Amino acid sequence: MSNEKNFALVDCNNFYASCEKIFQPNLNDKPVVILSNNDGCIIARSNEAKDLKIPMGAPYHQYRRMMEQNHVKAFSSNYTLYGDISSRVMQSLAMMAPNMEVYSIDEAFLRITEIENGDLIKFCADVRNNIQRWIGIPTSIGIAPTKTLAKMANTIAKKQGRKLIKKFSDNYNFACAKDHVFDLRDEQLRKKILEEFDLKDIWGISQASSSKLNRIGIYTALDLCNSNSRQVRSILGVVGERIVYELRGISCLGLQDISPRKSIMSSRSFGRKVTKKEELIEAISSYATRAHEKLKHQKSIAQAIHVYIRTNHFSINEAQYQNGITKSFARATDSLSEIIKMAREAINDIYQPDFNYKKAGIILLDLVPRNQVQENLLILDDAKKREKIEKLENAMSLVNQNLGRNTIFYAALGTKKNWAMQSNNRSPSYTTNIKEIPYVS
DNA sequence: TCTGGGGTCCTAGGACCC
DNA sequence: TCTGGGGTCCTAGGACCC
Repeated sequence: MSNEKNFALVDCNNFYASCEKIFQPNLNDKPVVILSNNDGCIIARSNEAKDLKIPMGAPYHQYRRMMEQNHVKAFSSNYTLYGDISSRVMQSLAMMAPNMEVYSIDEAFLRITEIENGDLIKFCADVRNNIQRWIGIPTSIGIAPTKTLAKMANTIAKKQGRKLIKKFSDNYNFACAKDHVFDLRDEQLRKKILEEFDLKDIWGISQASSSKLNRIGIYTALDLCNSNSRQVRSILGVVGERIVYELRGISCLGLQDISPRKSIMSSRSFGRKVTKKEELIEAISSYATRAHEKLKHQKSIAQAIHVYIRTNHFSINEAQYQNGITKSFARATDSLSEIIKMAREAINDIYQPDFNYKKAGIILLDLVPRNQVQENLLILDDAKKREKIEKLENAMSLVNQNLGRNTIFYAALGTKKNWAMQSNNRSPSYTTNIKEIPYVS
């Protein structure tokens, strides 16, 4: 057995669709899609929906009729549900492989050795079975010596890669594959896989970068692996150079510590066009409240905000305008009233009348842990006033935690919310008791 | 009628300093 | 007529990801 460290990438299959199916088992073999906010785009598809050739990211309205004819069930996105299922999956993974990194809502890298975990393919098959049995979410797992190769192994482990698995595992005397688990540790096998693997399907290589590489005669993952890394660096920068090494099996990307976010964003498209400044201020105050919630949750304070507004760039016949502004706080803050006040000023700065606005957003920037900030930054001239506000806002979040989001809120948010987005097909929050408000997620 | 939202990292270039 | 050069820090924007 080898003591060599390897990566396993665990990826939940069709995650959002799989979450909805847990609670509606009658949909198990049925096509299901999940829609973006405003029920605008298709952002997740079950295998059956993929078989119907419904593309990722497609506008819902273009496929609506086709989907009705094929009895495709469409859900509005329900991030409260997906977030909760995700944390259950991650906690279960952490029990089985403590050395892990949560990479996204539906993916995690595990660091594993044969010494600790025995036969790695069997270990991963067990992980997969457990997640399926405990939570009801199907996963695929790729094993390799680097993150980039583990991503690749994972791509193959998914259903779409079945052809590749068959092709190589059939006439290759190597036990590299079990159901939805694929092992890319063997170098000989790797060469064959890399030869077949498209550049743009490599983690970190977009279509644009892929085209640039084509121009210097690099077409497959194997070409890139064998290329001159300095030359790749001159085209794609250090990021590209790292990928070359990772493809060769030399690990450049380690597990990332779980660190608090460095920025927090909240933005939405409006359910209808918005022209009045007051409505924009209402909307941005509401988004600020949401962003602030996340800020408090990770116990950080923000040093600056960025606020932007824009018209609908798909409406080619309408006058277009977009603008954004970054504003710094005199001192870092986690006070909602200060954030809302600054956001309101930002809208005042960039608002232009006579445009139909479609979207607005706020980003809290340069976040630092609250406890790392020196006392004198928090307690200054108006310490009393700040303390009062803090008490008030702590009371507000307590009320909202217990009685549901937005039970109590600053008047700046408004109560009419004409701008609120549409969300007509949302499933209930089966696993959490947060009162659902359609425009926040 | 209807086209998502939330992140990270890297780089180039400007400002400033000695 | 000559008009440095190197270093650091910061920021906006690009690229990429899920």
